[in-house]
Amino acid sequence: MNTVFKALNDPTRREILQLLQERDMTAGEIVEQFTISGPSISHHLDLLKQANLVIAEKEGQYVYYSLNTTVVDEILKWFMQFKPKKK
Amino acid sequence: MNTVFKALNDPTRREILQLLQERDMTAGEIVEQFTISGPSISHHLDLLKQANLVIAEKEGQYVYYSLNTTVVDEILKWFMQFKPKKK
DNA sequence: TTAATATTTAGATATTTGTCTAAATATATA
DNA sequence: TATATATTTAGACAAATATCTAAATATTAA
Repeated sequence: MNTVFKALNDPTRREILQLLQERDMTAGEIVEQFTISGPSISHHLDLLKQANLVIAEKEGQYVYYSLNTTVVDEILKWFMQFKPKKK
Repeated sequence: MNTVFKALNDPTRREILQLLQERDMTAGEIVEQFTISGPSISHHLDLLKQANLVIAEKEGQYVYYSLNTTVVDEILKWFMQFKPKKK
């Protein structure tokens, strides 16, 4: 959970997740969506990868990033503990 | 969402939320559950308050903290956007 | 093989964050 | 009123973080 919350605690990284929710993208395509440098985005992608929120797959000289939706369920489960008990 | 994720990005603060899920507690009672100093806990409580995750109510010389569960729904909704679309 | 393109790694730097102690504030009690 | 208790505020400091530029690595194309 620690790496997940760390990864989510940045607006750029949350935007990246939202982009990938639409479609898979290469690192370069993601960089184009922002004004910050390539290396910075690369670092953000690394943190998202560490948190298992995204998956990276190399295809030739490109690296395709996609959302790893299975982790979302874990997060949802974590938050459900705070939903007030029924009745 | 920014303040929420900031607040959640710390193990102590997440533990505080879990404690408050059990029952409301005074600042002092919360401090007792940890080895870190009172002022540090007070700071954590402030961040949780800023994120609307907890509510503080003064009663005499004590301050009672309780979970604000309404925000949980907002967070859950935010995460639902990443659930893969049906079909 | 050489040059171009895509991406990551390394290292530097300014900002943010978590923690502490000391002091301030507020309330209750003797 | 003076003292004790509960909590927060202020200020300092070390560690973590987001960003940058320059360099390294990998792949494709000429």
